Amino acid sequence: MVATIVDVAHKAGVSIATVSRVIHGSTLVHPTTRARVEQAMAELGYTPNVVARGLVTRRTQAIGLVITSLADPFFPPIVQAIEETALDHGYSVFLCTSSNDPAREIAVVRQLRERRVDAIIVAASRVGSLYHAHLEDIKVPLVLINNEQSGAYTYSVGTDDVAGGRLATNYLLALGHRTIGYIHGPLVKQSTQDRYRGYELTLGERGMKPDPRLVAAGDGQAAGGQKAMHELLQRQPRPTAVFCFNDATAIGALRAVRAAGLSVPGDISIIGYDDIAFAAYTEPPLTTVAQQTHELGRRAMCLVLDLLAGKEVTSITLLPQLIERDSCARCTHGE
Amino acid sequence: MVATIVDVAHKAGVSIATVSRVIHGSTLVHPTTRARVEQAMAELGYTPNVVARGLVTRRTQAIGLVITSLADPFFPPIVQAIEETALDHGYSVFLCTSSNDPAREIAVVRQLRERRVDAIIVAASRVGSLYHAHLEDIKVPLVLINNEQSGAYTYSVGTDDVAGGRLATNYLLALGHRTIGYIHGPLVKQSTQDRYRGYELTLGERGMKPDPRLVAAGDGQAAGGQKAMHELLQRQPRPTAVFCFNDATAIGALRAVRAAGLSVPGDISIIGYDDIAFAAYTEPPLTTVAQQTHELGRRAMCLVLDLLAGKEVTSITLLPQLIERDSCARCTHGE
DNA sequence: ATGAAAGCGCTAACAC
DNA sequence: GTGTTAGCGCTTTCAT
Repeated sequence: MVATIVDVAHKAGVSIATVSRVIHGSTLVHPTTRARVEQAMAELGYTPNVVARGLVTRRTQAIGLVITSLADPFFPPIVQAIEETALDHGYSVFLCTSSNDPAREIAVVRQLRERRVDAIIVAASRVGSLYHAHLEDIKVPLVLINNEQSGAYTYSVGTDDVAGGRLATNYLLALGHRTIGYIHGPLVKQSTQDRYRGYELTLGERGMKPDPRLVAAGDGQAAGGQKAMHELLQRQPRPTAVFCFNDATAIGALRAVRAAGLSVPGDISIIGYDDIAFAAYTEPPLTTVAQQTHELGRRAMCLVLDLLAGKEVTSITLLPQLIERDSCARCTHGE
Repeated sequence: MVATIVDVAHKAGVSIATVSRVIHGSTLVHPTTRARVEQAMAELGYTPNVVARGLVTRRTQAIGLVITSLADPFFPPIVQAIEETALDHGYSVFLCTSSNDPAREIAVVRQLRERRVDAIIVAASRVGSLYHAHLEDIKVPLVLINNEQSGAYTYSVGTDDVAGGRLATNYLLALGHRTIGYIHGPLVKQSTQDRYRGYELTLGERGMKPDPRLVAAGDGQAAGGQKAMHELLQRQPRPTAVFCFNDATAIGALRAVRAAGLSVPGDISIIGYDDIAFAAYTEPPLTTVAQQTHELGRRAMCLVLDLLAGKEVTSITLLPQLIERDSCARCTHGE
């Protein structure tokens, strides 16, 4: 049997209230008594039961973190950052994956409600609103990552994807490219629309506009990127550079270009988005628009902490950054 | 304020015991009463408080999962599988990352103790024993993944790495290679020793033995693999094939070969280990020894479930499997 | 500086 | 079938 506060109190010859006080470092306890209690705790190998504590304080010191899937390389750094920050502040995190499966999403929400988590962070862009609706009555703070839903109890931290789209497009433009394609991610995602919007806006500033023949549909994964690039390669005009929704898409695109016997960046430049861990190891290493993933997670958790501390907080937007590697080169085709 | 069992009882005009019975689907409650209670729960938006429940049942229905880091692509699939299996059985998982930092490891153990998790799964190969020692007095089942520590309260599930080493070596041998190198992972890991052992044993069966000049030290990451391969390339004899501790190492090796102006698999064959998600997308796609990562996680969680159900269980060893892609070819150098 | 006592929301005997 | 009641381990007034 695990030792309880009563055991400690008994052994130290004090009341449980006193033990509780030393646990919390209260100053109004005699040094001698404190020492006695601490020794008793040590001898008993006592560890406070935070479950019991949570029952009375109505704070579980735990948060729920729901993501779509850890298989998407974009999430691990975020999860890691959240966990680190949480641990540093005495919070634990329940990890939940929804797999974009409605049944699981429901199960996850129920689970988190039952556990009375102090807050929830959702990094599964599809439906932050679902969580919001299901959690409204329980009034737990909800922080969304890369999914701007607004409303009471909802805050978010995300990347400025329009700026990201601009960054990529401007870079390609500066390299002399004028026939620039875009491969979309899942169209339901706000992020692919925003990145496209940045591309469109930047082109517009040069008096150009997206050519539908240069835009293809991907799925946010390598397979979709490969297929989309394959299509783009047979279109007229053929793009000299392609901006991909994300790195996975770019990796697929890289493969399609190779399959066509063409080279990157010799024949065609490719730029990705996210800067996942593997981006530095593709062939050629992928030039990409980096999201500050670790920071995204850290800030989300900090937001939660502030919210829980009753502070005023506002949603946060982080700026993406261009990472130059070797998949883009100056355009050599005459204009 | 969130509704409690008392509110429901009050609203339905029954005692809390009856409400508790319908929550648990007890049969000895009148259909009419049940309906009334269920309606009250629905109207109140009532959700049982599992924290309170855990206090009395002494089962939190939560487990702790500790891994070194999510940055290592080997872990995500395992974590995902554990989470899925846990959710399916009504368990929640606290994710903890240790980052191989002793201070954090201590913090993690303390946190898990305080939370009174029902069991702990450790997938951070370095020191399962640490957890064991720190958790001994609390008597919580400990399941290790890919780390064979034995002793009371300790069970494990892992991959037969000696078999994996054999698989890789036999494959290379069958391709006609006779000058086969090995790039180690962190030497403190049992897994790199085991994989090497499989390599050694298989060579031995052909009357051969590892040539120290063909063995280099890596660090389990791309950087180390690149450096190691770079060294190997200038050794005499130069290997015609190299077995790498893991895929990350192989990816680095791939890069070193390219940097030397050589080709894979034309000049040198490379085989990895793990079959991480990215292995299919390297250039060329990586031939590798796959670990059943998802299964590793699922089985670990099942072991926990069985343990908690009081069943007899034994440790589990899974067999690796060869995944042929394009980084290995028949040896063309005369013997 | 310390103790007594009232819960937190729930389960599980035990009565009826 | 349903209700009463005694805790689970802890925090937190309120006394002293």
